[in-house]
Amino acid sequence: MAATIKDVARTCGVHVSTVSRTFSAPHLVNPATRARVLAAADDLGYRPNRAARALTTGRTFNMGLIVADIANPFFPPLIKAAQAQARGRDYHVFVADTDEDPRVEEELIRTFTKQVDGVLLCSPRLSNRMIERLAEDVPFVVVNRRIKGMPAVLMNVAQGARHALEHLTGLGHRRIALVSGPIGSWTSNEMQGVAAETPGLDLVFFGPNQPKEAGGLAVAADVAACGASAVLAYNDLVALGLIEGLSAMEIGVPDQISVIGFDDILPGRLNRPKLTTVAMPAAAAGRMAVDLLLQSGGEGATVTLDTALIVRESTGRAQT
Amino acid sequence: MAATIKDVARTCGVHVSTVSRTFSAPHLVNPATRARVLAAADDLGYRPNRAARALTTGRTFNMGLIVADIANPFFPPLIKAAQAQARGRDYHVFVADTDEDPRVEEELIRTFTKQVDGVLLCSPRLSNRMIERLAEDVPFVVVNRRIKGMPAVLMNVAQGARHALEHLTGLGHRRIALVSGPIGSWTSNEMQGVAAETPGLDLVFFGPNQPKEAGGLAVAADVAACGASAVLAYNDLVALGLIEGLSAMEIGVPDQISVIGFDDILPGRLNRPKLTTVAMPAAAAGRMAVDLLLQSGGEGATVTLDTALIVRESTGRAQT
DNA sequence: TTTAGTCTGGCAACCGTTTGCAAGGGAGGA
DNA sequence: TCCTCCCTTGCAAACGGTTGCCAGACTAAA
Repeated sequence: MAATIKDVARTCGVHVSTVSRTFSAPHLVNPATRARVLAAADDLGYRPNRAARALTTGRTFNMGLIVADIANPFFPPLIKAAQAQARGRDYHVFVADTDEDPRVEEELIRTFTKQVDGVLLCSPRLSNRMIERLAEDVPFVVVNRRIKGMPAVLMNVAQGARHALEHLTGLGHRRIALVSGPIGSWTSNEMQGVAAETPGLDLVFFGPNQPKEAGGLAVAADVAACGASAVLAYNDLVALGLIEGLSAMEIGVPDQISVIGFDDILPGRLNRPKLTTVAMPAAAAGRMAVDLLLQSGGEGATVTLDTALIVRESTGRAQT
Repeated sequence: MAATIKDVARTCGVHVSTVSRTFSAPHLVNPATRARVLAAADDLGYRPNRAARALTTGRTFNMGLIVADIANPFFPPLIKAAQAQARGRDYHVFVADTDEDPRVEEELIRTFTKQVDGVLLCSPRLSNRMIERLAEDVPFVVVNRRIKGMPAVLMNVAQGARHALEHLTGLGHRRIALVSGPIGSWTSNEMQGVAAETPGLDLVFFGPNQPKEAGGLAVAADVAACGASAVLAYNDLVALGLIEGLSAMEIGVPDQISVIGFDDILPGRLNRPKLTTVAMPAAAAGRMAVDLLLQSGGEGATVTLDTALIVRESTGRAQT
């Protein structure tokens, strides 16, 4: 059994409160005593039990981070950045994956409650209502979703979408397919909003779709059939799946159809053709989210991060 | 403030122990009383505080899962499988990333101690000695490492390496470069061991290397210069980096050099040329690790999972 | 009616820490 | 020499639960 505070106290003939203070308020204990306690603690391999400590202090120095799909390469940079940032603040980040299932997401949040000081919700699949309810039990910071009065870090998807569309129209495309993501995704809505209000476009919508390759693969045939000469895909994974499906049908990208994704993930760079995409500031978002959570006496601060269009090889001039 | 067990007790005029039993030993409380308690609890939105519960019971129903690099596509399937398996056992998995830093790894384990019932250590970077010491405080299951008396799930890297080498020799390769991973990596050792005892090979070793693209990119020049006609790389990421570096030097894969990786990650399949690789049973490993942890009254059970060579496009006949 | 056994629920100790309060001792000022 | 004040430490309650033990109320058997 691991040594407890009592063992240390007994070993050096001192009260537990003194041991406690040695760790959490060293200035309140005599240097000589402190040294003895430290020695004994080290000797016994004592480590304060963080769970027990949390019980009285109400702080765990942990935070939870929930993503829909860890396998999506978009998330790891965000996660790593969040972890690094938290580490610098003496916090630890525990990650969990919901497998795109809102029920699992709720379950996980409930589990996190009281074991962490707050939760970073990345691209949640839960309804706003539900999130608001759960927020009564544990502080949230939401990434890629706007919820009234809740701290959020947003990525400027609208801006990115606008640039992407300009790029496409500049290449002569008019009939453009929009391949969206899961139902209720904020990102999807932003994209569609921008596209809808851009004049002179002939839009075709496809969705909802799974936000991974399978989703892109599944709509490839429909996209090919709809006569669009360019596609704006929900994310890079979908774009990649789409390209794969297209090339299986002997449809060349970008020769016959141009494709743009969102995120700028590694496989997109490795792919042939290299994917044109709207880069999302994932790492910065991870860092910001941590900071927002830590400051979040400050209620519903909202931070919006810029995106950038990266033109590579999957877009080209429209066939005439 | 969230409702506590006391609030529920007070609300329905019953002792806290009765409320407690309503949840943790329902058969000990009268159905009528139970119903009242449940109603009150539901009404107040009461959820037992898992941390507090753990304090007395010693069980958290959480487990930790530590990986060196979440951004390595090898891990997500393992993580997801572990989470799914755990969920089926009423457990939750918290993931953390060490950023390949042994000190962070130790720190994370210490943080997990007492907040989880056990930790899954995937491809740890810590020394065996250290792991054994830490194991006094929290149960471990180690993935891809063999430590005396500690439950482990291993992947049959030796078998995979053997098949890979046979494939290569069958194509006429004799001078083969071994690009290993980080220092002390069990997988690297296995690979090297097998290669060393295979007769008729002319081996060149490169290592240690970072276990990601950067690592492969960095040795590309040396590999090219060493005159090997084929390469066995630590993992797919390294292999991909290597191929990238090689093609930057106008060296064709597989025309001039054949490359084999390990893991079978998605980007390898998307790459041109598609990567020949030794597929690792990541998902099965995740499931097994969870099961081992849960059973681990059973001490140091070791499970070994099979691997399989998948021949794609990055290997070819040796130039004559 | 007495006796033994079964249900049910209260009591209180405990898990490992923190923290407000108070007491004892020593130092410095008057 | 006496009074303050500060420093150090102990005491005990609290955090939110769980659980062994005990007692009262019934039930059923004798």
